[in-house]
Amino acid sequence: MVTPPSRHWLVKSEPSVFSIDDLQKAGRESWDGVRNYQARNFMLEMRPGDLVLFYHSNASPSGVAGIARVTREARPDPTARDPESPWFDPRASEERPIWQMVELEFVQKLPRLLPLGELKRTSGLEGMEVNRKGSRLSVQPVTPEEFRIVQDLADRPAPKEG
DNA sequence: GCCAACGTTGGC
DNA sequence: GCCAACGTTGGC
Repeated sequence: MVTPPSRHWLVKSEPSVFSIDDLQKAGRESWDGVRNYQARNFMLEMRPGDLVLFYHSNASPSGVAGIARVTREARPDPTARDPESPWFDPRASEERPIWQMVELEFVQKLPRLLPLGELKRTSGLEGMEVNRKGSRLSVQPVTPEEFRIVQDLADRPAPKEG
């Protein structure tokens, strides 16, 4: 399948580990520790300037919390070759680093967190990977239209239950 | 904390 | 190459 170059993405992070507030404080952050081939391959497609939805997973509620921007393209993830790192991978070498990381910078915290349940109920977002049951992909492409819809949603008050 | 869904590993 | 077992992710 041929996919057109994407310039919009979604990354997941557990806020108890690293939240949008942490990214704001840090300003920029190396997105290391990704240990999934599909996620790595998407990071290889990332380019500086690409916009990223910052998703809080394993949270209450989980959902899109903010926006980030890619500031550096993929390069070898040094934590893969650091025996002290929780993400150490003994198979990684200088010639064959296996794992990659990008760098992200804080852009904004959304006016309100957009819960997963609301994303699922929003027309136009049916195709989003994060909406699929059992989806575990931590780096995923998002279409420009989906990105825009999510941004617009955050500017509106939360819909009433029902 | 539970557990379904998933990706990876390894025996065969 | 198949697939069961395992460890992990992530919604709830």
